[in-house]
Amino acid sequence: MARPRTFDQPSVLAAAMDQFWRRGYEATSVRDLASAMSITGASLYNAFGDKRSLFRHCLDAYLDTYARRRIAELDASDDPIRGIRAFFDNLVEASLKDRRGCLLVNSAMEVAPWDDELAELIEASLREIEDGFHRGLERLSPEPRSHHRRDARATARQMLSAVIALRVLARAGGDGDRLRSIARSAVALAEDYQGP
Amino acid sequence: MARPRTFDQPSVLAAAMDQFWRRGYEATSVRDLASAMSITGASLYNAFGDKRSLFRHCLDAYLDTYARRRIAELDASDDPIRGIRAFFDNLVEASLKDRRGCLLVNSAMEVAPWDDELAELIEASLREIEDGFHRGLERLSPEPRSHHRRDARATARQMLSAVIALRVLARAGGDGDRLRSIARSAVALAEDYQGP
DNA sequence: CATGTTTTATAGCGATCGATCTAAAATGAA
DNA sequence: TTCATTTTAGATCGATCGCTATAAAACATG
Repeated sequence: MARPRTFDQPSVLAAAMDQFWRRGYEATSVRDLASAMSITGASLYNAFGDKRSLFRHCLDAYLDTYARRRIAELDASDDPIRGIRAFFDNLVEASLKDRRGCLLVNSAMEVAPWDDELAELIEASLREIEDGFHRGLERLSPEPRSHHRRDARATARQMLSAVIALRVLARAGGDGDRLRSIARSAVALAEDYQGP
Repeated sequence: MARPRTFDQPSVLAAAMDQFWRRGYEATSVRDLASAMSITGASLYNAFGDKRSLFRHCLDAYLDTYARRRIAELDASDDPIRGIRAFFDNLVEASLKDRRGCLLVNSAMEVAPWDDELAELIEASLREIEDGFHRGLERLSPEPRSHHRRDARATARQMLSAVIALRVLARAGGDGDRLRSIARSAVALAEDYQGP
């Protein structure tokens, strides 16, 4: 019917994601993107639309590849405490090895304030993370203990706070001590929630 | 001796700070800045140097005007718990009223990865906040209780995490419920540190 | 008032921005 | 093979980027 593409869509999308992830939206030019993707500007516009549309594709791919996969692993874990510990251990390890931070959090800062549609997607994704923690905590205490001060929603939000702070500090070059300390405290929140 | 300036340096600097604060470094053009400051581009370069230098002036002014002032209020508070509660109450109120977030946290995300000198300033400022919380916590327990699990440094870092997350979520448009919940948990950390 | 110095306003520098046009190259269907 | 369709490559669009050269305007000093 027509000439087929010579590039692999997922792999060039991964290259674009890496650029946005490292440099942010504004600081990444279409020429940077095309160069990193090893395609021409015309091919870029033909396959992905304009710059914002390409960014949207990248953010969607990021959420599927990274964020939702980690939440799914948390849900799949037999022991929620172990799952939460693995979540934060992996997060610290990844954050120290790779200083780009988290594309979702980066976008929450740079893109969300002036793009309502992406802001909704970002808010929903942050909510997915919070809810993932919440589900894990609920599995720890099937019976509500109303007399106690423990609050699954508030604890889940504290854990979301830890994730965000870890990602911000990692991108800003924070040292491993601080990152590990924050992660340890987040895990301790879940352990304390489970009970003494 | 020579022609004096027709503009007030602190007030035009505040106007520039507002631009960087709302839109970020890359998305703010020198023309945007000059327009917001109500001066010409030539005057801007003559008084503040290039764009990066102006940004540095803005960040310095921000730290003096906002960040350090809040830490000083914390130190000046007779009751550290009250001081910490006031700190977070003010932070939530300001974050809901003004969705720009925090110029320090914004810069930690956008600028620190590419500017080693500013990264050091940002890291030191985050450390000042953490240390401010740490001093408050230490005042709560002059005697070290080594047998207990309480850790002033780890708790201060949790509170710094809450500040960062509050600012990120506020900029991303998070709802007041979540922000207040995170602030309440941060204050509860200090109360729990003080003891039952 | 005349002089020296700095700030102002304007115009414009080369470079790069996001985006698009043209035309050649490459394919499947007829 | 011929044709219709799509993707390539390269050039280039007008707009804007950070920044600066130029010269008139505005002051303090002698």
